[in-house]
Amino acid sequence: MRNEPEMIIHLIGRLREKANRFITAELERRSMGGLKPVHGDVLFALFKYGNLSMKQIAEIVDRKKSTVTTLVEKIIKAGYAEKNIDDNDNRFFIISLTDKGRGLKDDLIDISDKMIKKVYKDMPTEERVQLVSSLAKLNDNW
Amino acid sequence: MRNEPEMIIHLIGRLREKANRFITAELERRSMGGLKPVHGDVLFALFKYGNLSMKQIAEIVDRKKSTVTTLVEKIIKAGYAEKNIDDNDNRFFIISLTDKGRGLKDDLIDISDKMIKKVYKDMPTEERVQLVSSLAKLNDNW
DNA sequence: CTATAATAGTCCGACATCGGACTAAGGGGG
DNA sequence: CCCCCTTAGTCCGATGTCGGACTATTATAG
Repeated sequence: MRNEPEMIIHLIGRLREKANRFITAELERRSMGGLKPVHGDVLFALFKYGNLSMKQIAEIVDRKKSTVTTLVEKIIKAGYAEKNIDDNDNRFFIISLTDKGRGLKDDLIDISDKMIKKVYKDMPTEERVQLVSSLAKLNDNW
Repeated sequence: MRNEPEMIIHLIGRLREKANRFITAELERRSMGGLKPVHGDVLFALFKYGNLSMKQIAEIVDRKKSTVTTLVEKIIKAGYAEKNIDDNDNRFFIISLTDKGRGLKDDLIDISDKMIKKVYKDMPTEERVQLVSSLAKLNDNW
């Protein structure tokens, strides 16, 4: 019963939940309390791509525009980012990291590394690769 | 980049999101609007195990007690279940399906089947089994 | 048997999330 | 150059979710 293919949605839900709780706890531990995994995703996106518009952030973290409004508001209030109007096109906002925001990078990378260790534990590399490859296929097929 | 083991959390998050949207849409289509996947989980649990206490439901669907209070309230308001005090131990409530609730069973099974077809598409059976087995392992290791 | 601990559940405040309505700005055709 | 469509973003109400405080009931220890 446990390993039947029908269980996949259930398993994915549980894993995602555990990952979420783990990351939330780590953020708490590093006095970034108040921030949730999704805020980490936004910061990660800013590390990776530099300045971004609200819409771009929404696409990258896969949330609705209205959600991103709240999210970015919180990140700004915490002093990790700032928001400026694009001079060329006044419909856009440009979100960018502050120095304080850039200072989080090492912590976030560390959390991510710990997370990976935690989730895979002693699973051999080939199995990891196979697993991710299968998951990627499911995502593409949709 | 896409298939590196580090992507697993990201992939799982996306899959879960897509599954959620699919199920929500199916519930809507069958005029069970207002109900969300998690309500389906509760109903499934009741089909499978019969009567359950609030706490048992919380464990099965992996939500906090306070969340289950709201969830069950909604299901009862929709007429799918009812709530009675356990005569032996007055701390417990016994949640049970109504006739209307039992009538949902075929629909929910149908949605589940469709979901499985949708998520796996043409993935060969061996790969499905391997995938689920690996996911189950990750869940256990946690 | 009474005081304390454990257990089931609710209530409350906070917040992430969504959909949809709305505003503001830009682009294109006549 | 003006009207209309598109696009970026916000606002609002609803709701799922959580943690923690609280109540009520039952179990247990002395």
